[in-house]
Amino acid sequence: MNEVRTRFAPSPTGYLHIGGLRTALYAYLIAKKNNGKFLLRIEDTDQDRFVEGAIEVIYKTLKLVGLQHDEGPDIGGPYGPYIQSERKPIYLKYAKELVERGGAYYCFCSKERLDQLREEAARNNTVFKYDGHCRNLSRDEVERRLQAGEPYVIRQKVPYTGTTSFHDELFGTITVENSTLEDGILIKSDGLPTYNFANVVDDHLMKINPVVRGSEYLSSTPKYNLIYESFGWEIPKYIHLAPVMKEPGKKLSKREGDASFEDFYNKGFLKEAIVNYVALLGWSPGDDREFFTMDELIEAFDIKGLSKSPAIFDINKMRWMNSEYIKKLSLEEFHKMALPYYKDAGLPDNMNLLRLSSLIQGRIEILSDIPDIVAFLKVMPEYEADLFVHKKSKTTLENSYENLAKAIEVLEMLEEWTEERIHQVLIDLITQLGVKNSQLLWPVRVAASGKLVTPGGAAEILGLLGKNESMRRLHIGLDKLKAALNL
RNA sequence: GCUCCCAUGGUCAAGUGGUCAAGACACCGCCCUCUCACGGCGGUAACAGGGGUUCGAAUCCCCUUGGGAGUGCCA
Repeated sequence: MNEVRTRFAPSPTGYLHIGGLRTALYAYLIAKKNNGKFLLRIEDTDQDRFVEGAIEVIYKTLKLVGLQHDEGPDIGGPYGPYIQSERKPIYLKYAKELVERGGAYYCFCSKERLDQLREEAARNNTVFKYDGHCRNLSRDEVERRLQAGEPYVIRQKVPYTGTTSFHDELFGTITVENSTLEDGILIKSDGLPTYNFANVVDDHLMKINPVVRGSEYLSSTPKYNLIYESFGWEIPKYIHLAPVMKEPGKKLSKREGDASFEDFYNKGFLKEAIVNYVALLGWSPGDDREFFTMDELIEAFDIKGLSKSPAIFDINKMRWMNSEYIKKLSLEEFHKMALPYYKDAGLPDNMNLLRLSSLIQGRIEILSDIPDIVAFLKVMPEYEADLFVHKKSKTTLENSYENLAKAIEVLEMLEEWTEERIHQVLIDLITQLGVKNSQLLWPVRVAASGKLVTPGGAAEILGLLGKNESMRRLHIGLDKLKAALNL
């Protein structure tokens, strides 16, 4: 049995899309599940699409999420180079061999001629298909035009009749009529191969098996098999993956800046949560488990659990999963991650931020939720007096005014300004007054925060704010109530 | 248009001829509670439609419909 070797073969066109990450993950899992190798190959045969720095983003991302490759451009390996543009001579050599073997031919058709054909096709409401103009040029003519330095491409010679089949581990056997296939270009006029040729040559030379890739390659796979056959190469196993879709209603677009791993990561999604969520998008372990470490994924992964239909990316569920990961963090770990956000929010340094972290850890889904939820600690929001009125807590403007005034009295006298003492003093007051907890605590919390919803209750907020700021805010609240009551 | 693929709740999905058709997210209700969240409990919600095969179909076959992909000197 041969070694299992899978590859992730992105083109350096920018950020790593979430669908690409999933493809890489599955390829990695398949390799590791079988004690095989996972390699990285850069498919940059389209020089027009090259984006500066894109390869580095790929390295960085794969490393960050723990999909460490065993062979690749940055670490080398026995089958390099691993960047296609550096393999240029290899492809040409094999293309020429393919011509000799009758699986390909030189084509001298100009761009203009092709465009004209395309136009005609459009006018006739049909689809352009290369007409085979150069398919049967004589050897001499080809030689003569090559000598003359005419620009050329090399095209695949697909049989006009018959059928071609291939077997996919997931989709089963798929058969197509050769007449629906086209004589695609293998070597471009710039001498570089197209993907259609490079992937076959590289996968063979790099001993890739199985070939794991998106299902968009399903319909061109017969053409690849024809190439393998012409060379007499062993055909690899195929595992085609159903795509990840954007939710129709909501846009998950590049424009919105939230379709790539990096964007999610920067928004405060934990890398483990992203990987975990993405793993479950199109794959199921067959049982109810839904939280996995990378090692657990390797253990649990089986291509039998792969789905054949497209999966819609649900940011909502990923947020939920992220919140679960946040809750699992130790307070210290979470605090460390939250700190930069506190800084951005401009919270005072002397505030007990560790305590704040413990209050918000269970209340946020992603890290970037933090600024909004803590903003009131820096600047007291504007609010209306009717915020004090809450039916469930049985508070009115009147009793809020009375109770808040009493709370201010006892707090004013409190020297040791700790959360515990504040709480104690307020509870004692409640007992003494014989009111419901909420009737006192509600107005205090509202006055302290100016908000309907806060992380933590009255005592926690007062504790965070410190005595000076607390008393200032409570008095503002009292004044608001006074004004509202026309006192 | 042509070719290929796919089809269980709004979403992710289990299910492989006999189940009251799992579970999760979201949503709703109740409990907890000084608010919200967390947590606990409960609920609404699905086999796209039509034909077959079979004693019996979500599971097998065909058609329709819907969705996806390919049809580039992109990958």
